[in-house]
Amino acid sequence: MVDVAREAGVALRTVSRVVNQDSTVGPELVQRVRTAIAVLGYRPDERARHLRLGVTGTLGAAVRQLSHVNPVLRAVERAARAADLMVLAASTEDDETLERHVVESMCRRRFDGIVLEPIGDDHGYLVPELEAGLSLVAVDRPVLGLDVDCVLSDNRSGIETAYRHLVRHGHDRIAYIGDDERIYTARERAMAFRECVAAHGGALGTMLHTGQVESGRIREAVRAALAGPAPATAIVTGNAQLSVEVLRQLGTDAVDVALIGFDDSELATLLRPDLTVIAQDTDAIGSTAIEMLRARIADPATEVRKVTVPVELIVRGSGEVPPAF
Amino acid sequence: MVDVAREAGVALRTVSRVVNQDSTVGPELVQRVRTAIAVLGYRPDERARHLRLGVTGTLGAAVRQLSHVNPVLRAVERAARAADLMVLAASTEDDETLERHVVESMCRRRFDGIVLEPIGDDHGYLVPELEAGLSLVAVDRPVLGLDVDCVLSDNRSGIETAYRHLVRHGHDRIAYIGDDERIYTARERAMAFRECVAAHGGALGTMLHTGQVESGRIREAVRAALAGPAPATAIVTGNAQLSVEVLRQLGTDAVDVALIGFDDSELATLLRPDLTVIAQDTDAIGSTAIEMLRARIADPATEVRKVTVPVELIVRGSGEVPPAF
DNA sequence: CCAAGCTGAGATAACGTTATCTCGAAAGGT
DNA sequence: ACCTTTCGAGATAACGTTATCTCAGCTTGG
Repeated sequence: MVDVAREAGVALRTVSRVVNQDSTVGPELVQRVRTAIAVLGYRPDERARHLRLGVTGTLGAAVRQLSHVNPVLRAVERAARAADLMVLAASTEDDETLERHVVESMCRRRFDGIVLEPIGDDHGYLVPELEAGLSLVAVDRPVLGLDVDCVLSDNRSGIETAYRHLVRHGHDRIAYIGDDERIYTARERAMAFRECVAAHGGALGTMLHTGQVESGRIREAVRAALAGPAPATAIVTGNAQLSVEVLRQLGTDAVDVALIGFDDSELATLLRPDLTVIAQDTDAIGSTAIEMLRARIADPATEVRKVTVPVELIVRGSGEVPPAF
Repeated sequence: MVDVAREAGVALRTVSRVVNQDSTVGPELVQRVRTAIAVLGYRPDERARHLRLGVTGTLGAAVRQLSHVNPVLRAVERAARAADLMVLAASTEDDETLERHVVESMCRRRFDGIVLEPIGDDHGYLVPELEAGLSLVAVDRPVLGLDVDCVLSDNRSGIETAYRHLVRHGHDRIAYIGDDERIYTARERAMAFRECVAAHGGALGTMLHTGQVESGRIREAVRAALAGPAPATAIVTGNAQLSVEVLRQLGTDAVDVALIGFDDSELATLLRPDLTVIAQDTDAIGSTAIEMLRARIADPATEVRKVTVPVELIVRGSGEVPPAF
């Protein structure tokens, strides 16, 4: 910049004015500075700019896996772009250590705010950051033990809706195959399922299977649910990946068992019959997250909000299969 | 930092030394500084650090869609992490204007290097950045018209392999359904297919369909390929999304037509028969990209390299269906 | 004709780091 | 006892911006 000023024969400050389109610079000087910039190939340095300004115009997104389907992240990017904020994202790989590493990096880079899909139960490392003024919003899962803005799906009512839907279609023995209950959403959904069974006066028996998503385990779970004298006539799956795995295990039996999957996905309409799902409102989650983050950045004293976004049952056929006796 | 120095009763430089674990600080002072840091809640500011240091230890990744399956991006993150570099990613949404916006933002932020999935044919905006010392590596597609490092899959031999495989299984009338040929990879694959047909002395006729991925178009393409007096007995699809769409359109006929898809995907083994695919070596692409980027950052004068990574035929059943006459 | 206001542009001081240089004191060798 | 080395720690000057203050040169109104 100092070179540009010398080349154009103006003061440093004037170059800055031209770069920032300040109107108080005469047209002749603007031209001189412009050509000097072109001649010298000057590129402004945002690091210095952000340092001086205090803000970076950047939001961080720390998500499980960048390279996985994540409609919430897409909505977050869109909403941020509409607000003229840049989103820079990194993966946490569902690893607590890596999450901490990523979030702390973003803090040290003084991102204006962070959208986080939190992992695990211990987020103590966030306390000093929050005290130092970090604006943070958790999506999909809450930050346990800390009073932090968050946007969640209504997992429980999703499960209840699915359960009621199956009951209404005549099912009585409904199984649930879910993810590891150490994960918040998996825990919520499994608990909701237990309550549904209890409310209908049923016994769980072999009707609930949770744990890591792994082919062998899913195979056993499906087999257990469908075996015995009182086999399940319907299955609810805990997330999109599990729907796929369960379908894989069901094979050609898929048409005889009613199935409702948690999470909509592209392949829901690939199968016969098409998959009935509990769909999350990912656009609402993403845009709400950005809206809340912006509010907190604008005024760090804003009251903490915990928003629950409704889910929707999408009827496509697999959930309307009648019970086979 | 200056407050920490005052609190601890030491010089500014000494705080810096403690933060950077410089060994030339006495244990007593280290302790004093540590407690001062804790008391004041001091958080180091990477913006200033990077400004002073010159480098940022950060790579940018500008990809089509963060929130889509992208195994190359995952490999890029892994490889960068192994080299102690942080990757921050943003979506270009397959939009040239947005790509430019994203890349220029990363340049102004002085990222040490950028991994780019380039869009379109005009990357003139990159010229001044490259002259100013930007380290860039293109993945999946080349930067047309510019001499820039890139890592590509061997699209042509992938198509050739698929074609030969089908011929070897007795197929004679093989159709290709591909993506919009304005996209580099789609163009390469379609051209390779045309050459395969020519080399086998066949006529294209209704055997090649390219264009945007859209259900109606795919339906027409599938119908056209399978209609007439000499219908196709085998189909090659141009990418994973097209494999899904084509399968959706084939419906229950899927078992009668041989099918080889470009790109492996999770659902390849969900179907009956499992999908035979041309798989890209995404791990190799990602780690090679990082390796090349690191080499260029270390020495900007490194000769430009264009690497082509082999693809692999994975036989699963759908590509071995014999022709139906 | 002069004080007051406006306008365009320069000088200077931050923003929060780290590299370089300097210096005093302690330690070691002849 | 004196010179040299080593070591710990401070002062100062960058890195590349922008905000604030200043000032010269015009208008403009009474």
